[in-house]
Amino acid sequence: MIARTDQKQETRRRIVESATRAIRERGLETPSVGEVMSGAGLTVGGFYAHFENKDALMIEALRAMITQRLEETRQQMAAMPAPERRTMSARYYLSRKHRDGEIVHCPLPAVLGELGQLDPRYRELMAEHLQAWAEALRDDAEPEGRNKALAAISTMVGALTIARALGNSPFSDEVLAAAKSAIR
Amino acid sequence: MIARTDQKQETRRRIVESATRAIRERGLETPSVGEVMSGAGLTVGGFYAHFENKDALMIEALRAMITQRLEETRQQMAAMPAPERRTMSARYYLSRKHRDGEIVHCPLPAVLGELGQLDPRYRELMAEHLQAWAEALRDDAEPEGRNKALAAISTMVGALTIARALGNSPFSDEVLAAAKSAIR
DNA sequence: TGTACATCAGTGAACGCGCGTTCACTGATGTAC
DNA sequence: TGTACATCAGTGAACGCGCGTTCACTGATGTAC
Repeated sequence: MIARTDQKQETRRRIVESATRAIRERGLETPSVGEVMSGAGLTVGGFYAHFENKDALMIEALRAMITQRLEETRQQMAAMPAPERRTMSARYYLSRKHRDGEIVHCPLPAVLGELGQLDPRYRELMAEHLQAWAEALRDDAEPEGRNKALAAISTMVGALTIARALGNSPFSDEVLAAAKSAIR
Repeated sequence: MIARTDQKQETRRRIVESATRAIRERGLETPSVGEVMSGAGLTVGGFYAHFENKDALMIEALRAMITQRLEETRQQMAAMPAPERRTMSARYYLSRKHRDGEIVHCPLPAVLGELGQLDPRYRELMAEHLQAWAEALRDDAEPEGRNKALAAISTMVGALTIARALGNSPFSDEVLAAAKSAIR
């Protein structure tokens, strides 16, 4: 009798996972409920047995991505000397693989531009995430450590957003490289 | 007999202007044709006497914004010592007024995230624009001048995108200030 | 153990709505004589 | 100069379509006796 509930939760998990994939590539608004359900191997009608509405799914999926990403970042940061945090993060974040989605990539470039017009809950979630990210990146021993972390995040997000918009091209590579060398 | 043509061109100009306002706030996809026409004081039906379709308007409007912005930037850059170009640009670009749209603001934060899924012409236009912007910002005398210009653009665009997503708040102000102090 | 019934995750058709686009029409302006 | 006609910028209703959401139904699984 637990089996049926387990099955349902596993299905729900697959829907969220499908949503995260869609969000990374196409943002929060563009992916349709039907598209996300297809991506989980289901039909659209069953969606409302799992979520109240589209926003509820998208917020949960965005939160899940952000939480996981932060967890990974924290582990990486803990395993490295504080002064190297920003440069090592940039090497990963501004790689061509990250731009091209060959490794699981950050949803911020696809999502940030839409946030102004959406439910305020997205905005609050994003504020929390950015605060936590800055704290993870920060070198406590360094004066201006927090400001340098926030600036590095701005540069990384800006360069990746531009590079993804330009697609895989020499100029796009150049932007990534220029931003990488500016983060110290 | 020129009068009628003049009138029509003036109307067309108003449609493009309405589109630029919509694009800055809401990107390329979200604003509807009807919304843009309303913004120009017209009804939706007349649209297709001026443009082949929505994409044609949006590309023209984006190109117009970009061209004008570049013209202004070039004039400002010409009137200032080359080594100060990046810092002076950042002071303007990362101001709270620019974030809040109290002065005509850059469309890139609203637009970049969508570009990957749209007509390749948008992408080409954006590549041209970023190249030209980098050249305008560049200090030719400085080694790595182009790389520094591209990095400054990445930081400015990233910080403004984040700050606009966060809305008018202390944390948003902090991101702008941190990015500003990182551009040298 | 076997059978009749209850549950419920997921299906698929339908809904109302807003979109981009089309088109027959209007009415103000310009032209011909 | 005045009148009849032509032009054409803009209107508003209609279209087909995809969207988010609803809901009656199905059929596999679990329970009762």
